[in-house]
Amino acid sequence: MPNDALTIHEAAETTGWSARMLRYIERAGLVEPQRSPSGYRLYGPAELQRLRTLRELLNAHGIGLQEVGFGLRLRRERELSDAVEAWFEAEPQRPQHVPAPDWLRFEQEKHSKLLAA
Amino acid sequence: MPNDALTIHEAAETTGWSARMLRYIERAGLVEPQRSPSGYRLYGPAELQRLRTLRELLNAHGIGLQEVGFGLRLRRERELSDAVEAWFEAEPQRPQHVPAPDWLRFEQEKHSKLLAA
DNA sequence: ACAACCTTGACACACCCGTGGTAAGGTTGC
DNA sequence: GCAACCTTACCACGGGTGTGTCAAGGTTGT
Repeated sequence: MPNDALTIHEAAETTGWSARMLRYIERAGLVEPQRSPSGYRLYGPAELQRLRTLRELLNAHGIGLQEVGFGLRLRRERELSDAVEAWFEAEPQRPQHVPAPDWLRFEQEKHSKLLAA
Repeated sequence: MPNDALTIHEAAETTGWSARMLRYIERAGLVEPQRSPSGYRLYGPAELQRLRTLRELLNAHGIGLQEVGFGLRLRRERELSDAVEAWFEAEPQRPQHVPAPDWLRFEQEKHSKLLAA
């Protein structure tokens, strides 16, 4: 068993995630640890750091794993990012006053509720 | 009442969305029609085209309104897109074989279920 | 003034997300 | 060989998403 790699429960303890969530995060393609010959997950220093910064990323901007997963798709599927970009590019660009960005709260309030718990 | 602008039910009929969904899409900040002096939504040609291409965007890539809404946040909140980008940039870049992108199906299958209905 | 629109707000419902748990079975260390 | 890990695969459950519908009230055209 390699020395500088932690098992899932050890990694869970030092990162603050639960073992359950580490498997979920892996399934979402966000942090994929290597495996031992028998299939055990092995979290190295790089993965541990990534898990900690992931937690900060979510908290700092009120987003969820799903959003980061979508960011991953955007960066790996050129066709998708082009299509999304093209749709926004065609935005009516109405130079309206835009008094207060109300839709911002709409996108964020769901996660702020989660954080409150 | 302006001539080249449709009311919400007319817009719904020509775009295939329901009136309910047009309000929902507006709340998400994706297509925001102008308003008549009395508060009625007025959908011009630009908004109608945007609604149609939005439908295509969702169907073509198996994404939802939430994902497009996140794309909107990414393009409007520089701090957010920088943070997400930075997180991905630190990716372990393990030049592993990567046989088949299995996580791709994970992100898409939820929406493909929706499409099947 | 009345019918036929529009508005916001609320209730409802199925399904997905984030999370925990548990069961059945393979690995590892002593 | 047994305790203590690990694996995948399920069930559960509160809250969010995407959608419909309904109520109460304002606008508009005739």
